[in-house]
Amino acid sequence: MSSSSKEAILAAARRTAQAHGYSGLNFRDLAEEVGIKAASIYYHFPSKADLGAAVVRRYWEDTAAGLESMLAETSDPIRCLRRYPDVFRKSLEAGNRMCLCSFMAAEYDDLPEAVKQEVQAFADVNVAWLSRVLSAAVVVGAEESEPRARAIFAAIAGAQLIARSRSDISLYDALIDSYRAAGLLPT
Amino acid sequence: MSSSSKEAILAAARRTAQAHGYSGLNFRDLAEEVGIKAASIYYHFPSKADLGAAVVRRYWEDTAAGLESMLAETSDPIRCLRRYPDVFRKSLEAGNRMCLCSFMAAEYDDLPEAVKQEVQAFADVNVAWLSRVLSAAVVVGAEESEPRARAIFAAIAGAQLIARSRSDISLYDALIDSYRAAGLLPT
DNA sequence: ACCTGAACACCGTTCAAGT
DNA sequence: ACCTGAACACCGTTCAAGT
Repeated sequence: MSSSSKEAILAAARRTAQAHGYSGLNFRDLAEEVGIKAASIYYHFPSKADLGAAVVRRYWEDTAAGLESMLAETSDPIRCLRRYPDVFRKSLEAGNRMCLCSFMAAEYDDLPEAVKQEVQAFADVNVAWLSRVLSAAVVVGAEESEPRARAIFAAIAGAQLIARSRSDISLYDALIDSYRAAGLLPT
Repeated sequence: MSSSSKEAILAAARRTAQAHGYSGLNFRDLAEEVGIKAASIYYHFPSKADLGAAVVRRYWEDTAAGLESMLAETSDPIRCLRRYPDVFRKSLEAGNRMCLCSFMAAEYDDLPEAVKQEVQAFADVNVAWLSRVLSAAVVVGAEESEPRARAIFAAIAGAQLIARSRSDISLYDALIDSYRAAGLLPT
């Protein structure tokens, strides 16, 4: 089995970054949560940039796996599109947290290069999945599925951001409903 | 005329916060940009929270004034709705910056109460203006204009966030086009 | 009225050194 | 292999002192 300290650090860092961003990640608090000293984290991750990149990589890997299993459960693409907003809703449910990569999109100027690349990978995973499902559902024409996928991804990220700023999950639900009513998402 | 240092501090703080957020604001760098010492800022603003609240208040006041003058220039509400995304585009044009309040929406957990309130006021200003213009344009039914206003605001904030994370204004334009194609915004 | 030097307490980060 | 003490650089804030 893998190092439990390393896994514990990754999990704690992810939770913290979803609430306070990359800049809000600090080794003292992180270490205390895990039960070691701040300097010990550097044994597992050579720098904050490495930790950040590892956290985001794990994050999009988990997201990709979750999306794949959703598709495996329900082969109906329209059903998958209806359930997609739940992925972002879960972060709000977990202590009004955000998508890690939305927070880091805001922090982009201050992100190490390795972290930036993982943040882009997260977006790519989501857009590729949405694009595939949109094609299968024949919601839009073939060459419109990727632009539409990007629009859905961006709009949902925005809905989560705004709902977070009011600590109001019902606002998130209302925004998703409005997207459906407007025709951005299938009803 | 008003204190030029105070105004210079407000302007510099706004630019910095649009690129690095509230947590990225620091009095030493800010002072250097203005040409005074960090301690001098405290003469004008009793604390960082006060500075932050003043910056955001000024920001939404300027935004509100800009939106009003747009409406005064063009009484055509559809034309106003077409031009609204330009407001957010301008931040990206200015060094890939973000809407101050989108960044602070992400930072919400770490914001002083006074700053939180100003961030909400910014959203309120935008939603109220959009709602008014949507009503005038008869784009949606009367009781749908506020939910739709919120949806447009959230979706555009999301488009800006995603475009920033790629430093790609053309992606922002493409997202707005997709929103129009999907029916979220009038074409 | 407006600004500054110097200091304080604190925190993120690093690294040589421990076992 | 895994962890830590101690140090460094930095930051928000204060305050007595300057003009």
